[in-house]
Amino acid sequence: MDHHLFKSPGHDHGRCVKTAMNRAEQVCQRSGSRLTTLRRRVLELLWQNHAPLSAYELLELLVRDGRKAQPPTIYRSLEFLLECGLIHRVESLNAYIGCDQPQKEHETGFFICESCGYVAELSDSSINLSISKNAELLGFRVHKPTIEISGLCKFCTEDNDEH
Amino acid sequence: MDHHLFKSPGHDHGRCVKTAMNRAEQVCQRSGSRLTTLRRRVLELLWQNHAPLSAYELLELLVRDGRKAQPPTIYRSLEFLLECGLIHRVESLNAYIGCDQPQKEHETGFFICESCGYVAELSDSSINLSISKNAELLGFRVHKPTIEISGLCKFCTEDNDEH
DNA sequence: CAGTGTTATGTTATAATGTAACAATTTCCG
DNA sequence: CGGAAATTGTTACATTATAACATAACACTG
Ligand SMILES: [Zn+2]
Ligand SMILES: [Zn+2]
Ligand SMILES: [Zn+2]
Ligand SMILES: [Zn+2]
Repeated sequence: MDHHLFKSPGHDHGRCVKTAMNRAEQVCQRSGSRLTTLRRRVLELLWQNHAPLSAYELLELLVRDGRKAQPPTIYRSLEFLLECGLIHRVESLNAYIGCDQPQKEHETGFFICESCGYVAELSDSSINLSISKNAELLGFRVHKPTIEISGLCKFCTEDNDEH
Repeated sequence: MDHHLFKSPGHDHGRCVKTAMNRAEQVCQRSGSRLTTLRRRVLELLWQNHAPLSAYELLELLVRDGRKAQPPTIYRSLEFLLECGLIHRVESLNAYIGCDQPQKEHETGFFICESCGYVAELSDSSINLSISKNAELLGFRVHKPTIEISGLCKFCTEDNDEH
């Protein structure tokens, strides 16, 4: 169960992390928010993992860097990154993951593989349209939709079927 | 902000709780699972509230009953009720709520009012269809969809608009 | 460049949510 | 009744998150 898509031959992960960090710099520059060393590092750790990490896993990684970090340190960084739209929180995992497209406002959903941990972010899909329609029928004003579909990704499904 | 729908004139809440408990008895009888005094009480507390309650809020209510309850007590009851389909867990609130239609298997979604706490359960809607379609495109096998839309319910929206 | 207000981070303590492990009790069934 | 299985009690602990206050870094003015 170690075939994270981002480790697959088709995925240049070094480049993937770099472009994510570049995007982040741009996003912060435009909005005038400060991507400090700490915040940049937290985001980088998330992208290096390219899968959800919990606050305390991130904390552990910061400590390995040699930094004297306590829970508030990491939670504050995560709060900042969330506000900038650079990361998302995965409610059903109490974990955090880098966002694909922080440039544009978007409602997002996740397909989460229970076997390998891979997460596919899906935005502006027909799902959001369905939600809007259902909300309208109820007279409900949507603020933040949380859509997290857990199951098995393509590769893990194939593995299971073979055995 | 105290106009929970279940407190509104149109809603006979006493009856609502009773029918929910009756349904629960039936569901358990058919499946051969045991709705003990404790489990029945937990479910009843959830229905009396008719809105999400956290595990520790329920625990507090059990203690007020005079029961010597510790965390495992409540978590085990919740686990049982979840397995029976009598309640749902609301991931984005770390809370639990009684299920409308425990008779039939269903994938569910919630519209959660941030102002008054009311939760509308929505099942078998077009949302689930959209999810299936998107999943199919990804080759993803859905196990458990989590759909939790937070925002403002009809009544709270109207309140806001008036002021 | 010093002075000053603002923002960010460090530090300590504690709250809120959830489980593991084992003991005592109750229920079920022959 | 008597033993097996399920349920609940009890203690201890793990994980996730925040409050409150101290210090440090930064940004801007004059
Ligand atoms: Zn990558
Ligand atoms: Zn997978
Ligand atoms: Zn009711
Ligand atoms: Zn409302």
